[in-house]
Amino acid sequence: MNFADLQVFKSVVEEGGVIRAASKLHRVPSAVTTRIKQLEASMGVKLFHRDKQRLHLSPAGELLKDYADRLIRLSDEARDAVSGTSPRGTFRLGALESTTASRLPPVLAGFHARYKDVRLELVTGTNDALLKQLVERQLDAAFIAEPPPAQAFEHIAVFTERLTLISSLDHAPIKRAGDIDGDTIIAFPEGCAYRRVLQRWLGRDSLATFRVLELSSYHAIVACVTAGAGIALMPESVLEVIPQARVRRHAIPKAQSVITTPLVWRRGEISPSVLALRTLVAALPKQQRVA
Amino acid sequence: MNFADLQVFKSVVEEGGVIRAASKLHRVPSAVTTRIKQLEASMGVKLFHRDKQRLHLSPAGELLKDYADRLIRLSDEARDAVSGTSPRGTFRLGALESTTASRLPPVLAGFHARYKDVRLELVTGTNDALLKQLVERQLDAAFIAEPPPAQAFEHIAVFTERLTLISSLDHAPIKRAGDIDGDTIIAFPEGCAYRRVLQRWLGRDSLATFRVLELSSYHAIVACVTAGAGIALMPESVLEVIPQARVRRHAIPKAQSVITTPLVWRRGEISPSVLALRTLVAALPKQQRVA
DNA sequence: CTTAGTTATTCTCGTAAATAGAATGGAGCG
DNA sequence: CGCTCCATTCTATTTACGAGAATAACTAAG
Repeated sequence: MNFADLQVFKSVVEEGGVIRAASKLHRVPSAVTTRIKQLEASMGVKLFHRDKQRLHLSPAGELLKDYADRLIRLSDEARDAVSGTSPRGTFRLGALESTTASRLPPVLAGFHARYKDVRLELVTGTNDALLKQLVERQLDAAFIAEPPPAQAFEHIAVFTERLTLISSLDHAPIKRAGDIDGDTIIAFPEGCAYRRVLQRWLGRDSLATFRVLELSSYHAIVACVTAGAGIALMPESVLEVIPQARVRRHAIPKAQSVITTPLVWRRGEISPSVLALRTLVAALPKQQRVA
Repeated sequence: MNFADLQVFKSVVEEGGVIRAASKLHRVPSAVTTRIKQLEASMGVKLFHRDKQRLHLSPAGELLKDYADRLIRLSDEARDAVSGTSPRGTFRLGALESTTASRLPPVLAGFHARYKDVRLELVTGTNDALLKQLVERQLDAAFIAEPPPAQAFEHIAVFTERLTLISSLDHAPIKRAGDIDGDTIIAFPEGCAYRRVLQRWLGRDSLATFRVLELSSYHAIVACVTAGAGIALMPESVLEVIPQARVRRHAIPKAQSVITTPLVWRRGEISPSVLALRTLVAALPKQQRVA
């Protein structure tokens, strides 16, 4: 059984004869007969009764007619779905915890409203973890913290973040790296790009000489900083969505503090969903893109 | 797009590679590659991303995988349905008014209970009308009143009817054809086999010299006979299902009065439904088959 | 009754499509 | 570096398909 045979069979039934079906299909009658005979042989059932040089649908033929219609309709639908460029299916998107908390909600709401045939799966993780999942094809795209290696990825800059150092309200002003001597560093686990920014500002290869408290939630970090447990570096946009944060902010130089959040995907594998998201975020007004 | 291509595609996805798919399908890897490439070309979309000599499903491929599964499942279902011999679909059955009234109800109930996938359409009509519809394939089978022409039909005897002449209760006994002189004949319209039986008993080619009242319902005929409007010939089994009938019965010779009702179908075109019905009625207990 | 016009089918033949088999070129591993 | 595994390309052979002519069976009109 194949679609060509079913199409021929369907035409014979609908046109009511081999010759009419043949002319409709731009075939010669003998070709149509051969196709029907082969279909009958492959099914092991006579699809038509031959009587006085006329064809009449047999009960088995009537049954097959229904299935032929359904199969042809479904295959057309498959064609449309697959060759169509409008987003559908599952879209696996990765994002940093910070981006998820501050920037993403309105973007995802807009995407979801516009592309109802897409099932959106959002995965949060650190910069490095997301990149790893991207290469392993567990993600279609991700919002991360640094421009990725150009040979394997493509990206567009989307958000601009301003990182700021925060401490408890009663902490002394912090101007230089030396001012935080003795403080505990509160940060995301290894793999977080913001943590590397902090290392660079401190002029260190690692945070080994500091006491470090690793937390996986900005709410937890802010709560600990407020309580005087230590200091942390985070995007100001995140602080804005935690209104209960009662912390003191300490500016660090723009060279380190200004970060762009790119949307990243595997080179040459941009899917309709990613394309749609890219278009959508590129059209975002400035106040939704920079702090 | 055809089923072979979809099957190959499905195997590549499920087996996770061209070589494994090829060995499963008893094909050579190059054949599989060619098939996939052609499928991609016909769809106008890349189904896989090629990366480091490995294949990974693209979003379009994931979509097609779903459709391929559904299409293959549906085609298997079609195969089962069509090549299967258990009754399904529509079963168009014809029967005489008399058979429908007296014998058929329990038979049809049994058939319906047993073959739930069959939509039963019952058409009533005279012997000749049913035979005509059978020839024209508007019916799959029919219960009629006479054995049909053997070159075009097959049949089995199912019911045995005893025809009886009925009149009003105050009518004089009827022994011979001569006794009904002056009475109106009440009968079904032309085409009814019972009417021809009456003609034979009367020894006539037609009923032209009698006054004839043509009715299309046994209830109407019985009512008119009861009222003394005339006499009629009908199966005793029909009288039994009209308990309110207050008529006098007059026996006629068995040679004319005993009628067998065959189930008839077109020669060589017995469908699963007809086969099932034939088996069912052949197994009927005697009291449901003879008066 | 014959003839012209249907119908589906069978047959042969050339072409198009699919497969097999060998060869090629990366990529990963010890 | 050699070995293995992978997908792919190329070419020859086999297979499948459709065209076209011829046939057989039937219908309707002259």
